[in-house]
Amino acid sequence: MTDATEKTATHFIHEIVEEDLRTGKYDGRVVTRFPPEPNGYLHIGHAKAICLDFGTALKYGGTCHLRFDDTNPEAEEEEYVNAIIEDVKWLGFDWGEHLYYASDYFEKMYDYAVELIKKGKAYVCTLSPEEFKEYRGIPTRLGKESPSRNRPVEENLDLFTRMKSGEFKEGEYVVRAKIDMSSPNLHMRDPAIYRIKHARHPHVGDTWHIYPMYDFAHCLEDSIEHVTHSLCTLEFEVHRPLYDWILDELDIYHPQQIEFARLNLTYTVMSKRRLLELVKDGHVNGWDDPRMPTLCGLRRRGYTADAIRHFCDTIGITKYESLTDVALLEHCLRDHLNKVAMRRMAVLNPVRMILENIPEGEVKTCTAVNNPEDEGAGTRELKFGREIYIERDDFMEEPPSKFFRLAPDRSVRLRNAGFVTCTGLEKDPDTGAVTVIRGTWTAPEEKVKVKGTIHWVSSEHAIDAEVRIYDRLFTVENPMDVEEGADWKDTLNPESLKVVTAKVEPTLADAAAGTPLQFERIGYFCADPDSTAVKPIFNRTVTLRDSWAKIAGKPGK
RNA sequence: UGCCCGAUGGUGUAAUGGUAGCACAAAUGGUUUUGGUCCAUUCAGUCAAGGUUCGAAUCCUUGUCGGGCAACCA
Repeated sequence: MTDATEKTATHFIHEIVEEDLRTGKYDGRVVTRFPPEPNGYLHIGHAKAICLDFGTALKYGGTCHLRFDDTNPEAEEEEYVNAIIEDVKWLGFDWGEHLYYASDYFEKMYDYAVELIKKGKAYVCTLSPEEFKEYRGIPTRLGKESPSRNRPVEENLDLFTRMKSGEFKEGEYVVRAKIDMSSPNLHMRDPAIYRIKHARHPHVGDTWHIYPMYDFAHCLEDSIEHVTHSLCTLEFEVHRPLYDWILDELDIYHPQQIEFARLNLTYTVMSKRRLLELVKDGHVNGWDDPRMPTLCGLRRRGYTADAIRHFCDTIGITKYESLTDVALLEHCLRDHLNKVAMRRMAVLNPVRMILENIPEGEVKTCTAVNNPEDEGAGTRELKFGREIYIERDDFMEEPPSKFFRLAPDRSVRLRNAGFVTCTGLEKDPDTGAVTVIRGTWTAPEEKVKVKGTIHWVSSEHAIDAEVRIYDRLFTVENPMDVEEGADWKDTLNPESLKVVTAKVEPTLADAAAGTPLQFERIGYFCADPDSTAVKPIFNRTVTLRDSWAKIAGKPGK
């Protein structure tokens, strides 16, 4: 554990934790929890919370619980539980024995509600949902008390018991905390704490006909687990008085809730509702579409857990609602990928090149370094012959001044394999497109003076691969910030996915899904889970930084 | 016309009454068998007005702007 007297905090939450450690507020314990509702997939915004929750426990020698906040059976599914477990593991965190379900506490919660009723601090209300809303008032107008508010305790108890046994229809009764209908905080105007739902619960089955509301359940979950610091996002700030009220009235163990700002990323939407809409409307191919900001989507795209954790460390924790540039995430990604990705050669937009001084049938070999950033990654042998493919963009018949690649009568280095000099070209007479580039090959020993290096694959040895070129999903920085009446989906990028058939070096035939690769001079890629040896499929994770694209004024992305 | 929270370069974030720093982005140059990486340099900031103080990003007041709160969702 970190020495409690040594200040190592980098943000206000850790300052609070360190202060609590100093004063012995929780006997030196640090217990946090990550409490997802299993009603959707985790996204990069959750990663920020996960890194904070688990990271805080790790830093201060405490524990972090993974707890499913499954208090609403209508929305929740087993499928999501499994996906969430997989994603948190993948991110690199370990909850040990501490996997919990809020639904396992339903009996205790019920007892606590009974206790509140007995204390005259809760009552069964007969108001319909519409009346409930009407009585609550609005921020600028006081609420008024429910006619049920002074129902005798015995009657409340009887009704609550019968609610539990399933005697009533949904919406017929609700249990409310008795607080203050004139509070300026709407959440304190006798909030509902239990409602009737005749729904089968994915974790506890048909045992219950009543389910606790978030505000009642969450503080109890934290209390039961002896959580010390209950970290959540800013929108729960106005709920904190209620969190405290319930624990105070029950006079039980009292964790402290601390709020921080959620993550917003440029060119991204983050809400579950909107992500669901993208999936349902077919704008993407499922929750794990590589364009999605979901953890499973990012994973399929080729993001590494390491990069995401580093990103979460870099953005910091504050109460200011910021919009983080997705370029920072991409920076963290490239930073990690550069260190670990195996270099390979792939030609995404091939054009044939004939090396006229290499006889037909002759096969040459060369040695290529797998990763210049990691000597341990070794080398590999590559074969080539008279005909190779090069990138169409690497040749220009009439090159501008700063173009360092191949052009008529010019020489360039062939990555790992000597040099070529362009001696001629053939064009399609109808379209004018270059069909064949002719040239001569020079061995690497010759040390030709050139300004550029291009990548290539051998026509005879290369294999075909499907390459999915992903780009950002939206065309504007903040898709949520649209004109009144406009649809945020109008800002979707119609070119967020382009599929091409590429020529790739044969070593790529058996690439394992997800393993980071760099297609040299192009970008980082990884094999898709759908990839097979017969039909390899690669996803573009992110481009390399491309200063030529800037010079040439191309979109580059 | 309610209550709560917030405001530091283009972006994100430090400085907790004592030299406004870091990262990303952008720009320039160097190295280079990836126009990648790496290295160097540059650009650029305390929302406003008062007050307290020898001294204010920091404390106080007022204002401005932004966000949140009116599910029997979480």
